[in-house]
Amino acid sequence: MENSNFSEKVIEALSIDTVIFGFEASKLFVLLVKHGEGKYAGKWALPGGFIKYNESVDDAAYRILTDQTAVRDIFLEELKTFGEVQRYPDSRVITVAYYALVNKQNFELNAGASVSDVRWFDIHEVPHLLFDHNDILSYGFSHLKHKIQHEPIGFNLLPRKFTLLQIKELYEAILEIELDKSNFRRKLIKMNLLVACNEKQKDVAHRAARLYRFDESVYNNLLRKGFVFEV
Amino acid sequence: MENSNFSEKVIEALSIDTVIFGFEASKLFVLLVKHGEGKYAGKWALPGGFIKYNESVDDAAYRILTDQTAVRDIFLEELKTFGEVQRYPDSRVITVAYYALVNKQNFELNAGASVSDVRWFDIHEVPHLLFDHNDILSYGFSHLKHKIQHEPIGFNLLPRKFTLLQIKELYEAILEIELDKSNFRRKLIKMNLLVACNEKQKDVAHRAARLYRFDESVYNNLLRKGFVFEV
DNA sequence: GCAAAAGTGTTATGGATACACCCATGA
DNA sequence: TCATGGGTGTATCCATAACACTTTTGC
Repeated sequence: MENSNFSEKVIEALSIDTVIFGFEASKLFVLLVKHGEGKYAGKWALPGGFIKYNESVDDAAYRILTDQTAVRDIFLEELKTFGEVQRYPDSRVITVAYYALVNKQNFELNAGASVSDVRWFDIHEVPHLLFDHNDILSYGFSHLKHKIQHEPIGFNLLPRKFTLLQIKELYEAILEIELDKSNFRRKLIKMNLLVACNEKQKDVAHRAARLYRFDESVYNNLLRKGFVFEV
Repeated sequence: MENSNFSEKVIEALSIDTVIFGFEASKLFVLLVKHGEGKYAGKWALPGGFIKYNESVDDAAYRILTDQTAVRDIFLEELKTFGEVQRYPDSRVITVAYYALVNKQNFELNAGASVSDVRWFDIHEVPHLLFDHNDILSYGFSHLKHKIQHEPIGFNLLPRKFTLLQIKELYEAILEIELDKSNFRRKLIKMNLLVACNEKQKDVAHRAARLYRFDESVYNNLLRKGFVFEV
């Protein structure tokens, strides 16, 4: 029993929770799971679980998220570690929170391991969550507001090809402010960060907008020249 | 033995390491300890240790730092959690790294618990450290470079009263760039963040400069009005 | 008087802001 | 032809950067 099961043994005092943001129709969403087993069955929470001895903390975060929600192949980044003594009522558990930004439409959700439901919630309509998960989510939202202004991470929330107005609406939803259309356009265009696709919107009841995409290699080139993304 | 010792029991899979930055004579330093016991005796490392069951992770960071170095009453902030499987060779240990900025002259160092030496090292003359501590330090230095430009945390590295030139030299040391004297002066003055003391430098072989201090409440007032610190 | 740092002034440039306006398209 | 959003033009203002200059002090 010993060595053979070592790889499945988890570190009991340490868990992972993930804050996954999505965006659609000018609104920001967060991914939540409903516990399907144990004393917390029926309660909503952030996707999360325990770390195995033979996987890195980063790897555990991906595994847990995919197992519970079917969301996969995204970029997860550490948010913060939450270590208050009483944060988990049953025993001493410290949690490492991760966050990610995804394009909501790309994922087919599926309630997996010990989860009875998975759903996107409007960021302004989140129910009471288990443990300190509402605090973790708030922290993640603040972090996102800050980070989106200094790094071009917002594009992960959009389809691969998007219009300038979509980006503007994304920033307005996250920062909870209003932006000037023409000034915002110009600022983005002048960065030389976005690549114009030779394509326009289709089936819209107004003049079709040009589509752009974010290109990682263009960004890296700019970075090498000392470019600093600022909105 | 059981309940009575519960409070002293540590979480084995989780440790803490601290990156403490100091500043003096236009140079940036980091605080290191030499292990005094066990198989790593004689090796330099970041101050660090294990978390007890009845203390928060934040509290553990303060306790460990003070026990090992005598540095106390400072503001520690989480840096990042390092969770690679092989980062600690003897067993699986995930570490939560913290960092802080202090005024080097304010502290009398003292090698405490299981430590044979404590010393400030010039950031550019750091020896090979135990485990992944050089990586943690590098990460901390990058983080500091970034953060110091968006939040007024650099003042923690200076004496309570300081000159504008001292701040300039602090930024030059951390960012590893050169700044224009008069433009930097003007920028800081125009923020209305610094409080001018009615006092000047003494015993200097040149015109004595006016002394300023950073006032937390002034900063909070500015924040409420929408002020954003940017250097 | 000289060295060294304090502190002021000036000008060119370019980005930020506000807002008026025209364009293209489907209903 | 109207509503909707796409997209351009422009005048004002203000921050930045480069750099020349004057002031104060100890030696």
